[in-house]
Amino acid sequence: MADSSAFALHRPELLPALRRGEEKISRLFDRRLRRLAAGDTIVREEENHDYAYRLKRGWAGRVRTLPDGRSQIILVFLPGDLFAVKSMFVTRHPDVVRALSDCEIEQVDQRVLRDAFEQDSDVATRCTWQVIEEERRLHNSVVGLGRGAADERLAALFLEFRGRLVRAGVLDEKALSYELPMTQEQLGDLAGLSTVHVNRVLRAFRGNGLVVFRGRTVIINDFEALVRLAYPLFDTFEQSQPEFVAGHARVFS
Amino acid sequence: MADSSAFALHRPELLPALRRGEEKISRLFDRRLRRLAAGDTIVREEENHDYAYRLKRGWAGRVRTLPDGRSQIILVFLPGDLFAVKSMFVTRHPDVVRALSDCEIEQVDQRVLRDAFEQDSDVATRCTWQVIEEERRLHNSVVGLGRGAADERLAALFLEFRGRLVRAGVLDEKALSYELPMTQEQLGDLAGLSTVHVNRVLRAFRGNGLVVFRGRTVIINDFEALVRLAYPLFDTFEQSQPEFVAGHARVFS
DNA sequence: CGTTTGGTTGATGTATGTCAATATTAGTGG
DNA sequence: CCACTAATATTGACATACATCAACCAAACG
Repeated sequence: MADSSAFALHRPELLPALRRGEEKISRLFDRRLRRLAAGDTIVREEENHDYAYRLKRGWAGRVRTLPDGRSQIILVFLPGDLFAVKSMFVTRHPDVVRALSDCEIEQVDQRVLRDAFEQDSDVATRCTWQVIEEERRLHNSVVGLGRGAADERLAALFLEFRGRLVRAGVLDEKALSYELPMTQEQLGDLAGLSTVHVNRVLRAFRGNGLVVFRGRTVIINDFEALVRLAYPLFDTFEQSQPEFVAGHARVFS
Repeated sequence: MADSSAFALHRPELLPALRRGEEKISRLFDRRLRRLAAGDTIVREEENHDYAYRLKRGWAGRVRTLPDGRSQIILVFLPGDLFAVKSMFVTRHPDVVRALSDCEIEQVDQRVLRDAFEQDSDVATRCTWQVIEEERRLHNSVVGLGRGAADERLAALFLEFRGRLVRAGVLDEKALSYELPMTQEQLGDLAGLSTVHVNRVLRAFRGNGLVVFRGRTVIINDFEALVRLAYPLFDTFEQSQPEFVAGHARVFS
């Protein structure tokens, strides 16, 4: 997951620096792996943000809960992702990082990482790359949430996850099925939808033979059609397969 | 705009490095200011992303247009903001940066900035800070678009702009009125709403004596009530005034 | 095995979108 | 400075995607 494919689709001249940075950062992490159960909180709101993390195994997400109970998953982290790099710059956040599945993480003291960032431009490059990568995904989220329809957003999510898992080296290039350790409620919190509506869209997906999501497993039955549906929200960068077809097809009539 | 207040609310120990970084970056920019008229495109989709920019005067925004015409403003840039820092890492984007008002920008060749980033950790810090700052704002957008109601989103926007202008040194700390050089359509593209609905919410704001937005001028009549309305989407970091009241009040009944 | 958690479905409500017409303002060329 | 035009704002009538409420089911789980 530290190999080139993870850094794909960015300025190729950065590859060596990114690889060196990854390598160097690896040595900074605390020995011990922290093991977390699904639902555990990794970084709290109240506490000072003193560590950065790397996800070794499993899924995690940055979640904000509004005072009246509404909740939004802002970002999902997959294996290989560095997260809370921001702790080098900001002490407190209005949101929480939570384990979506059982997972393993390693952590670095923010000050240690910061020293390395200052003294070694490879480390700085690797860290900044991660933030920029997140930002790119956030751009896509904003567009999806702001202008996408429910089915488009969910279709785009299924494709995004697949693409990222492939690039993280967790999934085979050709795989059309993968584990997505989230409930429909969490999917709703990510896509800005109610649980009920997520359920209905998924039913439609099932009926149309697009995707089946059942028991945490995604099975993409009609890749092309899924891509066509997600098309407006489609970010080529996010995908591993550029075999991409034009034309439209909405799920609800 | 390069002073401490612009870098406020982050790790205070970074302040010296940030200031030095700002200073050093300033020397890298091309002599000539580019002057742009409202609506002009600063960075295209098709072209290679070879420069980073700093906004000296005016407003700009990152805009994505979907193949079927839907359009979303992803980020708004205000004076002092560095933008397209990503050009150091990514060559192409699916979106465009466009001048929202007449504005003046300076530019640096991406390679020049990148060399400085590698050789001087202050520059790296300043660049990464900017990206992280953007990311923080994107988190707020995602929450707002995913879970906020139309009136809450617009209220939060009016407050966000005010806070940022104050920190950018463009606006007085106490000011309750400012120029917002966007049409209602653009506000809709930013808040994920139709023009018509933006108009209706603004009418309600006017009726309730909350805010008046007319002829590109925002006049905040009832600051406290506006804050109360935006409360759920409220990011303390974004605000200059922490005199913040709890309790709710929706605009539509 | 009861209890919890997550999923499924129907009935109904509502926030917001779409369409269409008109008013207003700003911009432009003569 | 005026007349014309295009852009923006405003409003009403109507449509709809999605939320909410409520019930029930199925699987997981201690």
